[in-house]
Amino acid sequence: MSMDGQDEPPRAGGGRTRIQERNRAAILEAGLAVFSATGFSGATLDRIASEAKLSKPNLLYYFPSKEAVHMALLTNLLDAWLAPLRALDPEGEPVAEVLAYVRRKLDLSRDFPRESRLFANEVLRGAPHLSGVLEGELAALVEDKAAVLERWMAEGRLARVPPKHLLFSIWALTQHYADFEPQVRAVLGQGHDPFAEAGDYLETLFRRLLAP
Amino acid sequence: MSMDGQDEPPRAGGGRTRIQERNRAAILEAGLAVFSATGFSGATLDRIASEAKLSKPNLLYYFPSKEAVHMALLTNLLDAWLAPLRALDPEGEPVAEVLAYVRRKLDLSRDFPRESRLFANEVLRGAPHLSGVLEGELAALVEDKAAVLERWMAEGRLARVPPKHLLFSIWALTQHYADFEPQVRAVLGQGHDPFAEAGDYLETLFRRLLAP
DNA sequence: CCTTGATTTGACCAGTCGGTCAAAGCCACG
DNA sequence: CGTGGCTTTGACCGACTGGTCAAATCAAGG
Repeated sequence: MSMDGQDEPPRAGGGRTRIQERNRAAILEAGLAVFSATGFSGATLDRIASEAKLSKPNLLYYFPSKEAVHMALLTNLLDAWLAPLRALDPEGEPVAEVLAYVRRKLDLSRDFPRESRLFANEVLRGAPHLSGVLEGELAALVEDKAAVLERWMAEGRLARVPPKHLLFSIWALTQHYADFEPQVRAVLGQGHDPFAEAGDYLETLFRRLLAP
Repeated sequence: MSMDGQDEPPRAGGGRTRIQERNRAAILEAGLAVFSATGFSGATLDRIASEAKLSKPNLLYYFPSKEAVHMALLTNLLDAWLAPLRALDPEGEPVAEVLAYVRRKLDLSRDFPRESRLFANEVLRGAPHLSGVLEGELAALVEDKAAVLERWMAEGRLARVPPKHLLFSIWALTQHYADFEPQVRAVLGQGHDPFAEAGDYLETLFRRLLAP
C-alpha cells in the first residue's frame, strides 16, 4: 500500500508532491497489470506507460528503468505476502490458527491474483531478484513459525507432520487458484465460485490432516 | 518422446531423415530448456539455436517460427501430463488408486521439472495456446475421472470431498515442488531431499483426507 | 507577471529480435 | 564423378525495445 523501496529521482528534501504520489501509484498499478499478465520480458515500457496514461519518457522520470518498476512491485508485494504467516499466533489454538492462516492466504489469492501471478512468475524464472529475501527474511520467518508448529505437535495439539512441508502445502493449495485460474475455470465450467468451494474444501482437508 | 504435432517443412513423402530426426529433437530439447527458464517472451531464437548447436536460419529450416517450436513442445507435453490421470483405474482400490496417482504426478514433477515450468508459464499467461485443450480434452478427462471418484464416494470407499477440487489439490501440491523449487530450497536449506520428503508427506495428507 | 523548479514530451539512438533469402556446401545415388 | 535435392549459412531487413536528451510546458510563490 505504501513505501516503495526505490530511489526516488526527483526531490532532494523530504516529501513527495501529490502529483508524484499519483503518478508513481499509477505506474505501479499499470506495471502490476502488465508484468503479471505477460511476465517480465513480455512487458514493455510503452505498454506500462500507456496503461498508466503517461508517455514513456515521463514514466522513466519516476522510475529509472523497467527493472526498477519490477523491483518496487516485488518489494511491495512481499510484505503483504508474508503478513498472514506473521499473524500466526503462538498462543492461539493450533488447529484454528492454521485454518485461519489458510483462509487469509486464500483470501489474498482471491483479492490479489495479479500479485500472486507476479510472484509466481518471478519464482518460476529462478527468483533472480528474490533469492536474497527468500533465503533471508522468508527462511527466518518460516524457521520461527515451524518451531511453533513443532511445539504444538509435541504437545499433541496438532497431528505430527513435517512443519515446513505443511507450509508448502498451504502455499501451493491457495496460490493454485490464482495462478492456474484458466485451468480451474476450464475444468469447473460455469456456475461455480472457485474460491468459495476452495475455502470449504481446504478447511476440510487441513482439519482432517491436522486433527490430533 | 515422439510425434510432434507440427507441419514438417521438408520432405513431401513419408519418412524423416536421421539428420532431421536428430535436429528436430535437439531443437525441442533446447527450446524446452530456454522456454522453461525464461518464459516465451524471454526466449530468443538465437539462444535456442545456439543451445541446439545450430544457426538461427537452420533452426527456422526445421520449424517455421518461434511459436511453432513452443507449440510443438506444449503438444508433446500434454500427453505425458495427462497420462497419469488416464491411468487411474475405475476398478482399483479407491485410496490406493488416488495415492498411486499422486505418486506418479510427483514423479513427473521430479523427473520433468522443465516441462512442469513450461506448462505453468503458459497457464500463468492465461493459457493462450492451451485454452482449447484445457476446455476440451482436459475437461472431458476430468469429468470422466471425477465421476469415478464420485462413485467411490457414494459407495463409501472414499471420504466425500469435491472430486474436482481433490484433483486440483493433487496438481497444486505436486507441481509446487517443481515450479517453486527456488523457494522450497531456500526454506528447507541444505541436507534435504525435497521430493522424497514430499512423497511421504503427501501420502499422509491424502490418506487422512480420503480414508472413508 | 515573472521566475524557478517540477513535469512532460517529441525526436532520436543503439541494440536486439524474429524472420528472409540467395548462395553455398554436402551427401547419396546413378 | 556428377547431379539433384537436402542441409547449412552469412548477410541482411524492418520492427521494436529500453533508454536518453534537450526543449517545451506547467504550477506556485514572490
